Amino acid sequence: MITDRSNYDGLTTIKELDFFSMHSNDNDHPAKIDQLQTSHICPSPSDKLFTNFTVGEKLLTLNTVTAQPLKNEDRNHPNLTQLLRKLQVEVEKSKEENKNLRSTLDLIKNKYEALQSQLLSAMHRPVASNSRGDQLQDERNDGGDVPAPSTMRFLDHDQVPLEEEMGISDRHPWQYSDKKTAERLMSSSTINVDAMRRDCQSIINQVGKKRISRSDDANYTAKNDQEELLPYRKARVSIRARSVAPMLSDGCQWRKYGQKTAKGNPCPRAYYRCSLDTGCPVRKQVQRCAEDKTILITTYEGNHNHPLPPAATAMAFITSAAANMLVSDSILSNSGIISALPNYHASTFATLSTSTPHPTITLDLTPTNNPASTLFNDANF
DNA sequence: CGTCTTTGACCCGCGC
DNA sequence: GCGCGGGTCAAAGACG
Repeated sequence: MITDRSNYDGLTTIKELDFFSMHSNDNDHPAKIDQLQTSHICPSPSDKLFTNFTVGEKLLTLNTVTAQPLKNEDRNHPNLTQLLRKLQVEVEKSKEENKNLRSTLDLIKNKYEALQSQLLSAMHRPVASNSRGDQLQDERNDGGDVPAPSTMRFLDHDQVPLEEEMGISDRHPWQYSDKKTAERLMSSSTINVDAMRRDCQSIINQVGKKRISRSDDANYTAKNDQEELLPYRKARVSIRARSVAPMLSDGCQWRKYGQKTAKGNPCPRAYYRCSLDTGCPVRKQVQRCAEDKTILITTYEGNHNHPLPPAATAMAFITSAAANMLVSDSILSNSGIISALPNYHASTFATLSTSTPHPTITLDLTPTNNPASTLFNDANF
C-alpha cells in the first residue's frame, strides 16, 4: 500500500487502498523476504507467499541463536562438554521444530493453492443447464450479435466444496468470539472470496427462482419471453464502500482517460479503462458520494476479455455475477431492493436501478452498524 | 522515452 | 432545433 500524505478533508489519505490484496504488506518488504529466505524454512521463492507468518519469524530467531559463536567465558567453562551437549540437544530440538513448522507451512500452502484453483475453475467452468433460466442465459450467450455478458460462470451450488472440506474457515472475522483472531482477520484486508461467491450465488438463485415460478404461471406468455430476449443492455455494477483512499485497488490496472464534475455532486467523477489488455472493454467510474465524502462509489461496466491476475479475480467475479443477473432477467422492469446479501460483511445490500440509461446494480458495503463499514485507513491495512 | 494524468474540446442522446 | 449533461477523445504536460 502506498501512502499519500496529501490530505483529503484533513485526513491523511492512502494513495491506493489494497482492498483485494491477497497478502499483507510485510511481504513487500524485500529485506524481510531476504531475511526469511536465508532461514531454512523458505527453500523456494514460491514460499515467499507465507513469509509473513509468525512461525517464520520464530524460526528465524531459532536459527539466529544457533549460529552465534561461543563466548570466551563459555570456552573456559568447566563443564564445556556438558554445555555443548546441551546446545546440541537444543539444536536437535530446533531442527525438529523447524521440520514440524515446515510441514505446517506446506499444508497452508497446499490449502491456498487448492482455494485458488477452486476459484479459477469456478470462473471458467460452465454451469449445467438445469433450469429454464439457465437455458435462456445460454441462448443469450449463443445469440449471434448479442455479446456474452460474461466469460465467468458459476458452479452449481452442490459442486462447490465447503470451506470445512478444504480446511478453510467459513466464518467472517466478526463472528469469532476470540477478539484477537477477529481483529487479525479484519485487518488482513483479504476478502473471503468464497463467501462473496456464495453471496452472489444467493442472488442468482433468488432471481432464478423468480424466473422459474414465472414460467409456471399461466399468464406467462411468449411475449414475456421476447421481452426477456431484448437486446443486451450495458449493465453496470456499482460498489459503495467507505474509504479515504482515492481508489479501491481491485487487482486490475486502470488507465484514467477522463474526469468530469457531474451535476448534483461537487466531487469529480474519474473515468478509467482497463489497461491490462489493449482491447479490454471494461471501464470504471470512481466518484465520492456527495452526502458522505468518506464513501467511495466505484462503478464497473463490461467484462474482461483477457486472463486476470489472481488478485483481480475477486472483484471481477462479483461484478460479472451482478452484471449477469442484470442482463439476464426482466426484473429490470422494476426497481428496488432485491436481496440482502446474507454473508459478506454481514449486511451488504444489492439494489437495482433502471432510472439511469444503464441498468445498475449497487452493492452497498456501507450500512450502519456494519463492522466492515468502518473507515479504511492506515490502521486497517 | 514510454506511460500515465490532466483538461478542454467534442460527440451524442435525451428532454423540452 | 436547442440546450444540457454524461461520456470520450486527444494533445500537452508530468513522472519515473
